Amino acid sequence: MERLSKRERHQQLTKLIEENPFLTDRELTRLLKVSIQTIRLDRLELSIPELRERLKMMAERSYDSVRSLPLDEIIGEIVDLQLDKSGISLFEIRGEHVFSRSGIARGHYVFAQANSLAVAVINDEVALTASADIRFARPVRLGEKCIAKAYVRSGSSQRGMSKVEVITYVGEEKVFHGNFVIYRSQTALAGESGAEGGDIL
Amino acid sequence: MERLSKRERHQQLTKLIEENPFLTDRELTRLLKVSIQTIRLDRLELSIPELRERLKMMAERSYDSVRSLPLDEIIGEIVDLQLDKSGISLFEIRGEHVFSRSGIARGHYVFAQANSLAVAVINDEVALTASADIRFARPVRLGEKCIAKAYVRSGSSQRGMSKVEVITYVGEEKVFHGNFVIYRSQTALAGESGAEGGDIL
DNA sequence: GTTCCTATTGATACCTGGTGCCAATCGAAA
DNA sequence: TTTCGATTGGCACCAGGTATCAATAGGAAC
Repeated sequence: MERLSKRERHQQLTKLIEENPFLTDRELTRLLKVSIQTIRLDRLELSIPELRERLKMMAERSYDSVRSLPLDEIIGEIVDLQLDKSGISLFEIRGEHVFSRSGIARGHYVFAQANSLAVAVINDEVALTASADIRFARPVRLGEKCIAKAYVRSGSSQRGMSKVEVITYVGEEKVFHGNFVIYRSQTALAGESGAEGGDIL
Repeated sequence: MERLSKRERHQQLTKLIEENPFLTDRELTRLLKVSIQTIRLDRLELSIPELRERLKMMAERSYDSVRSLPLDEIIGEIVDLQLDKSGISLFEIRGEHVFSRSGIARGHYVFAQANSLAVAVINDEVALTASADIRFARPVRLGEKCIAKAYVRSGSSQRGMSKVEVITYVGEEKVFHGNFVIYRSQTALAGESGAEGGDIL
């Protein structure tokens, strides 16, 4: 009932809209116990756009991000790829990848980078992970850049399966190690590089 | 200039709005060379909501998914959790989880569900995946619902490490099997799993 | 021909959630 | 008492619609 000061009301208003951008001025009237004109003057002062503008902005944001989602098929950015031989991918650990409590990356993101790379390096139309033996050498933290290196260890000729070793580093430090067995369809793609002994470095 | 048939126009309209949901009726009038009334009758017939409703729906979708992102820390919906004993999580394979080419789920999503569950089932403030030995029994396809069951196999008492076995099914069929070694901080939590009890309902 | 039917267009009233502007009121401080 | 900021009321107007009724054009059926 008691009126808040203008300053307090502005804070309240900002907070309310932040936590629920779908509120109309009329609903805010109810919540803040002031007239709708006051709400509108407040929004004006605080440069909070009207409901429809807010919704539009949200819709635009989500629309744009949906459009760029196909890139998300591969976790990490592949910077080097020699089919059936080796590959390198970069992946930076950001806020959405870590436990909020500890700032340590969830294991499956590190795995996802390695897995994506292991699959990408296989020169075949269809490549699926059959199994993997993995080890997290040390936790990876917010902001760290993971460099995953994949080496195809055995047989593009071998029927159906390839072994891929992936080691992920932060700087010089090894943070992840995985041995993947990748199932592949029989047909290799165009430039059928028969590199069966394909070991590198 | 030449008029399209109604059927053709309806197809056009659907397509236009699909690729740009921000179009007003007036703009559609320009694009389809019919009156605004016709556009509106068409939308009515095709049950395409008005611009504002479309924007609102998009905003809601994005808002909900943003709000549930912290929950997204866990891939899959945990439906049962007995700390240090067992847990069950559900995860439906959707468009964004599959290879667009084959409709088969990327391995790391299936892994992520299992990994999330393995970590969640540990009754400890900090729990991290140390290593894992996993096997993909068969590919999982678009639309399939993965039911992951986790069993803690050894020692909440044991210092530092717990073994968790996770088996994922689609229906009766086993699609994934993993043995996780989870690193845990010494201190078990009281009664509640404060960190990540957040399920989506 | 005429009738029937669909598709299209026009016109009007009304709705929500606002903006913009002007005037009135209230309360406290100078 | 005057003055001033804060608040409120009222009204015109706007976009982007819904809802409804009427008018018109063009074929196909009889």
